[in-house]
Amino acid sequence: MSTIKEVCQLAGVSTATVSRTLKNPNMVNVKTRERIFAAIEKAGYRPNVMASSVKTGKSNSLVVLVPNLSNPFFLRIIQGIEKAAQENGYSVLLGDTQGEPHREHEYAGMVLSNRADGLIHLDHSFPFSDNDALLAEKVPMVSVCERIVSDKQYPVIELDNYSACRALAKHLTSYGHKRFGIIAGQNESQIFRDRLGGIKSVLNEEGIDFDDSMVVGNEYSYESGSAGAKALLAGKVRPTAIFCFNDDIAIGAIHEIKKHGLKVPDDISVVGFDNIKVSAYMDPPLTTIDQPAYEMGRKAVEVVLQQIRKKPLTRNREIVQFRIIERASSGAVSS
Amino acid sequence: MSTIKEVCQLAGVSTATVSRTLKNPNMVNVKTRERIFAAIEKAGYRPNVMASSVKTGKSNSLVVLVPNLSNPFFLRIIQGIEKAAQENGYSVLLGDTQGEPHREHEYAGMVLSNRADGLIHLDHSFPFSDNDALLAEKVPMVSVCERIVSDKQYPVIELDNYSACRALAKHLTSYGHKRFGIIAGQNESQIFRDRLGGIKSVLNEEGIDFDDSMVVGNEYSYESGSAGAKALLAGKVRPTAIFCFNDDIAIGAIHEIKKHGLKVPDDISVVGFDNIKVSAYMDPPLTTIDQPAYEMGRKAVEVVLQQIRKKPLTRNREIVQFRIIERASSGAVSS
DNA sequence: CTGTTAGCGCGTTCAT
DNA sequence: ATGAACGCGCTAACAG
Repeated sequence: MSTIKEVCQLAGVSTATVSRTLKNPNMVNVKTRERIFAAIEKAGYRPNVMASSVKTGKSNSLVVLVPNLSNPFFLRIIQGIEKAAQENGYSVLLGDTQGEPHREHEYAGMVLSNRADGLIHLDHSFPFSDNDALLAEKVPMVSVCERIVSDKQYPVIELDNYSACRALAKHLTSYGHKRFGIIAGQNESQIFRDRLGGIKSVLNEEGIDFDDSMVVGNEYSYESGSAGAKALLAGKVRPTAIFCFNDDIAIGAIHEIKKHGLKVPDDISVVGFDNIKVSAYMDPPLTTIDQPAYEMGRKAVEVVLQQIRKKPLTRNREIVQFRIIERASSGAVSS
Repeated sequence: MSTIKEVCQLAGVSTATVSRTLKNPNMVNVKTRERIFAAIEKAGYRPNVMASSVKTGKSNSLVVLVPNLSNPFFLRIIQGIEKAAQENGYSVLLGDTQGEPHREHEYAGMVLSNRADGLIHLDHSFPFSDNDALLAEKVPMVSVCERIVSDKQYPVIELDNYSACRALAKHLTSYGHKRFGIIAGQNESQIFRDRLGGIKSVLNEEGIDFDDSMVVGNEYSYESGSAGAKALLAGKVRPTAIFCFNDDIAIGAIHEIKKHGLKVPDDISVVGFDNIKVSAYMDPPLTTIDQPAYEMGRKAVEVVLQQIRKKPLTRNREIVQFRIIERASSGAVSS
């Protein structure tokens, strides 16, 4: 509430000196510096960041767009983002898009209106509108988890979903499974295509038939997992193993399978994806793919900041390492 | 990137008129208004919010301070906050304090430096430092879930934790339980005192002894739930029912209890708190207290905005309704 | 090392 | 109904 001028008065210096004291303390005489700090203290002065932003053109904040705040996996990413941002003097603006394009549009606009300097997308599931595509040309941004397929290549931090699903599929075929079901979260995204492709490639190698009617689900949620399992159990051929495209889905699926009086993994093996924390506490604990969510968040910040600072991007696509976590929700197929 | 001046040029008007067109469209002639909108479109003009903030002194954003982003309950609150904020033209700055006072301090400073207009605390667990107490005098703020006991009374949105725990305790005593354990999340907070008080009041009425050595745990986490259960099971008298002060703790506790070869609820009943979504999908599903997290978030925004807008607060303490959710993790004591 | 000056982009009186 | 002019609080030249 007190301004830089009051500090000037108290210290008997000009605004420039006060400003310098705050930004490059070593550019100013120790003696006066002390005096200024004292004055700042006394006045209870806090620089008005808005005012400085007008000058510098930097807001020192980043928007993060997330389609679904209830997903613990995204949250872990956000923790990484928040931490890295804070370490770099940036604050993070939360944009819960709920998957609605118009909310996404609004939040993206924050960068244009100077409220934020950059944009981090989590799992962007729909293509940009023409308007936004133009926007994306000049706005520092990065996408986490989902590469956006379009003319311009946005930088992206992601997993090798194809390989991860191959690992999962090999794990299951090695247990003797031959009849599979899949509960997906979206069926339009690149993630979906990569993962499905990975699974199919293994089944192909093993000479196992797979019918696309065994792919169900269109939302990353417990409910969708539950509904998906129900649908799969109602089919003519019951799968002995189900791929769930995230852990929430797997949790819902297992819940449903148990309701049908079946046992996991004895009757049906279930595998998830993401390795959210609770998956280790489920009964049975979930076999899943670990994604280094926290690190992905940190990397995302690194990449946007690089763009903001006009440093050349070393690479446009960063692949992070997955680990397959074998727990008790998957096992040998019962004979 | 284009400024208001370019719009002026294109439309052949002054900056004042453009500014007015954006804020009070009806103050300006329909004809010129159209021309200006066209110019805005053409120039791709977006007002610089920083610049306007300098003038108005309002940033149109709120900071939310959260001690632990991994807690789904907090997330649900944040969803409510985000939505309400957005509806009111505010954006939300995320402050993950990790329970560290200095990070809290930093984020609180955002209000002083005009980066935010108000502050929402989630489950503030430590008292303000003297510096911050002074701060709190003049900053619009509200606390959710935890009332801060200090000289000044901050507005707070909270549950009647005392009554909620009475309901839980009555539920369990009605099942015949007499030996209880408690796994708490903190033991210094007002929440802790309220909840413990509620439980004890019921036990007292029922003539049941309760030893404080049966209170364990100091963190709202799976691990702490697991460790707490372990400790309780190792005691001389094994409890037949355990109160967990949130659902994460309960999940950890049940996991541990099962590892010991015991059954929930046959051997031990477990109740949680918060009713996070996954609790319905656990095996067994959790008996718990539902807190209307989303609504709490919305109310919090209402309250801060009221302060920001200098409207008198109707009341300083808002109590929201809880519901006891009886599921399968609690049952009759085995004889 | 420090002060003077000139804006940053916008909102807001005053006039007209 | 519109324009000219000033200033919000601060930073960044440029002098000295």
